[in-house]
Amino acid sequence: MIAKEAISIDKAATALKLMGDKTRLTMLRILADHDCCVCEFVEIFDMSQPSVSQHVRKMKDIGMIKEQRRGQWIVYSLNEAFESYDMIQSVLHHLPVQEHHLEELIKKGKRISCE
Amino acid sequence: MIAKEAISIDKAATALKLMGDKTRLTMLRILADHDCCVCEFVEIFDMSQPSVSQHVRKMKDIGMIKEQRRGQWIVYSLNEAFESYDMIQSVLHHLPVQEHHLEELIKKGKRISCE
DNA sequence: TGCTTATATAATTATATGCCTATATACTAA
DNA sequence: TTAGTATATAGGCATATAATTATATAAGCA
Repeated sequence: MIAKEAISIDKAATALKLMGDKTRLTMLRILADHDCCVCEFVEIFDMSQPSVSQHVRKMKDIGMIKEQRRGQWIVYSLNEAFESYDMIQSVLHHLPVQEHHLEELIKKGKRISCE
Repeated sequence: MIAKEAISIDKAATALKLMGDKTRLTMLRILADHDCCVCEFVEIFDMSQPSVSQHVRKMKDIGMIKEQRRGQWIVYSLNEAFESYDMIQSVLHHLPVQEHHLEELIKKGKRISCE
């Protein structure tokens, strides 16, 4: 740790557990670069809307991501105020960018959020 | 990522899932500074020996930690050759040191491994 | 050899997880 | 208000997880 407070093992474990799922980890890696709404994740993961919603909810419940309603859509983004934010970022920086998912989304005309 | 290969989302998720357990995460934080054997973890976590063994086994199975027999004991340590080693290290550096567990162990005369 | 200690494995049980379908809620626009 | 789209929630089911107890394996030593 360089010039930062260590977070508790408990809080870190809670965050890491959520990150230990392939779908959520990919969502987080995408959110590191782009805000997204649920319907975009549904497209990307080819998964039912309730399944996506539940993944998103778990991350929102512990404060890992935050939501912002934009008209009909609810746009999700990483929560920089989350206590484990720095740890999450350092993990995400070890992972490959997921731009192909965004490009695919745009190609299909399904991209919603604008940043 | 600075001058390193990104690891796959899949492999990262597998590692993070194991790290998402409080007991294993604490073990890893300890192993970041000290090699340990199973019987030391049993002391530290006040948990049955088979439970400790199973946690250790899961981490060993994916290559996250490695073992080395030393007489009667099997000493475990972080595996620097593990593909997600750098990611793991950056996570562990966000966590508080666990020296108190080692000190407690020494105080009880239960410290085994010597480094 | 036989006893002790350390560790691993097997079987069981309770709980957690992740997916689905069905349904409810909330906003937009006609 | 009514229809359409986006999202959330509830309930069910199959699988995964983490703990336990009982037992097996392996090394050290008398």
